Amino acid sequence: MESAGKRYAEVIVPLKFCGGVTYYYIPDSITEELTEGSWVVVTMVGKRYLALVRSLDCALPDGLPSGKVLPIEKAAPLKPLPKVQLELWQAIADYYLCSIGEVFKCAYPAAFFRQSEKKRTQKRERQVLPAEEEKQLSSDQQLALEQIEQNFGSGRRTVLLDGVTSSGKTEIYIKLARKHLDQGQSILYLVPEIAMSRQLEQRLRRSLGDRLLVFHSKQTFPTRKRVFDALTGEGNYLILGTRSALFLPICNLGFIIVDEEHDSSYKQDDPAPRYNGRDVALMMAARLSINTLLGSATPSMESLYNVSAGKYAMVTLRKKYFGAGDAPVTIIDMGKVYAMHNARGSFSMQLVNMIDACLKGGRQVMVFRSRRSYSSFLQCDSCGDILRCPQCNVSLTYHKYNNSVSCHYCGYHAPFNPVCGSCGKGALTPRGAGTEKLAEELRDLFPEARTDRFDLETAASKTEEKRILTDFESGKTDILVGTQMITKGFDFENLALVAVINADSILSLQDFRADEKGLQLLTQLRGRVSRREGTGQMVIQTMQAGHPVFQALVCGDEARDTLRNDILQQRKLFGFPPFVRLVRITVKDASPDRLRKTCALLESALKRTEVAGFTPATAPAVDRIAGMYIRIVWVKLSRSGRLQSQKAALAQAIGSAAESSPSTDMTIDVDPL
DNA sequence: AGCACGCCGACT
DNA sequence: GTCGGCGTGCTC
Repeated sequence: MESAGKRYAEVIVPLKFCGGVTYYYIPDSITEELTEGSWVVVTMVGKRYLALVRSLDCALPDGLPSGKVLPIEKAAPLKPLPKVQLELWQAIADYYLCSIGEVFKCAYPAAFFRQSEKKRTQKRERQVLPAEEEKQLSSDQQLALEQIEQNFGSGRRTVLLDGVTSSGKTEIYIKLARKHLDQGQSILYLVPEIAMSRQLEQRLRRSLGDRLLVFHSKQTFPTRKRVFDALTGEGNYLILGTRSALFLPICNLGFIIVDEEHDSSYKQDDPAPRYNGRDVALMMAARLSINTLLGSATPSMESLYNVSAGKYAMVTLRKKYFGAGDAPVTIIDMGKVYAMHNARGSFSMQLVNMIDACLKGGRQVMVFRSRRSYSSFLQCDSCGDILRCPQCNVSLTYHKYNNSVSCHYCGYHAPFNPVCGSCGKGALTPRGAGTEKLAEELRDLFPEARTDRFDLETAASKTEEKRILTDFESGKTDILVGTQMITKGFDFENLALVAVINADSILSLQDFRADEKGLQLLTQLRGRVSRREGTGQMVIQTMQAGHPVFQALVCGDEARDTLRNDILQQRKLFGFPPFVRLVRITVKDASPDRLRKTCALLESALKRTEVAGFTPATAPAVDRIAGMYIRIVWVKLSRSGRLQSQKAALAQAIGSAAESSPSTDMTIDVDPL
């Protein structure tokens, strides 16, 4: 009887059901309180969810009888989400081929709003750390700042700041941010991983005091909620955060900084939305017609392409702030070294001597290896069999410190049994030195030096992680061996030498981006050395001494620019990003038979769509993880075509294949890294 | 995504 | 004869 007069609301819930979009009717009692973007409490199968009103007074979709529609329980006492956020979420869902419900869940996980158990004891007054005099910019920095502002002033909305490590990009960011703050606007300052750069936080705190808000996914939910609350009040802030900060309800955003724009941590791998924080920042900026500054010492090919295509302006900062040049790089040809028996274990004598000289001079050394553990595989000395993970198609690694074997993919681990399980005769021998082995070798080579190790294993606990870093910072440790974790954002003044062991493994990735990533990694590593003293150096041990990536490091800016161009030309020639758009479809199933069938189904569905091309389902390098068999289908979308219609067609094809094989797991990754 | 319902194998 | 495995179906 009353259904004729009912008003319905389209509501976004953090569920996969119906793509997260459902319908409720609006009880008369709260009809005044609701607008688009209002937070509401709704019930779904007896469970209550905090949800968002996307639109009011909408018609119910076909197939949803009004009798099934429940009421919105109540309006939640939160300020409505800015309209631009809802639009951005939809744009993310469209671009990354996921549902808006998934975006919502990612932006505001259920725990975000859960009331914390204990009331916080009296809000601690933050000590405001007197506002520090801002540093005087060097003439190079001043020039870069002027160029950036000139570009923004002339309507160029995105500027790529290509500035070498420790050239002082941060001061430029602060100057620009300060200007917007003074105009009453907020600034979003994105970094790939905040946990790594407490130094940056301290610096910004000194200069901005309580106008700085920090937001990242390693904070507790109550802490994040306080940032959320601050933003719904009056006032404007600089928000320093990781990609998830893009979803905050910032109402007067005036400028976005994306630092280390090339960094792969901007990309969310799993779960959906598999978005790139840098690219979403640009989507956001476009929507708000505000400027974005992308900063990096090693810009991504995508950004360099956008510069050459005239979409971005580029400003370069080639001089280091303290005047030091880039640390010189020495390439050691390990082929020759081994031929001349001129090595001690994993280290060439040349490197041993260099390390020795450093230590004698009271300086510190960092040794990089892209693989943790003691040995990357165990091989039988009788039958040659390699010990494999029972659940994955990978070899097991050996860890000497606890005499165990483990799988780095599924987490399987077991005590080490040195007898070969295959022939029962031979002994399993550790092969392929990882960080643990390197640390052991270094302790033997330099018994009087203190050697420590920094990787996922040793830094498992937060306290251990901190201890290792403080010890190295304070000089308690002389040599630090580590994985990728040592490449980021640390500033060790006494570090004089960075050595890369088995650099080949960095470039042998099965990835068309291997050279780009390798150059980035090595450049970042080089930036760790002696930022002030100007006496540091880098050593690369490799079997491919002539490789263009290593040569580019040795030969300086011009060689590096040539390499960048060469990489771009190759990408163009072979049809890789940034010249085409890639979509990766990952298909997983516990049954290889069912997997094959689903892949065939997917391929025939793709054949019927208008995408530029796709590869047949192929096995990735590791084609079985945790008992699940894996296949990959690569789809190429042409840049010229109407991207959105190509994607819609693609989504439909994938959706139909997924629907007819519900027990197969299928994930879509747009612009994978 | 959850959660309930429901139909076949290993235990008391 | 019961407990529990997870396949299938439903939620506005």
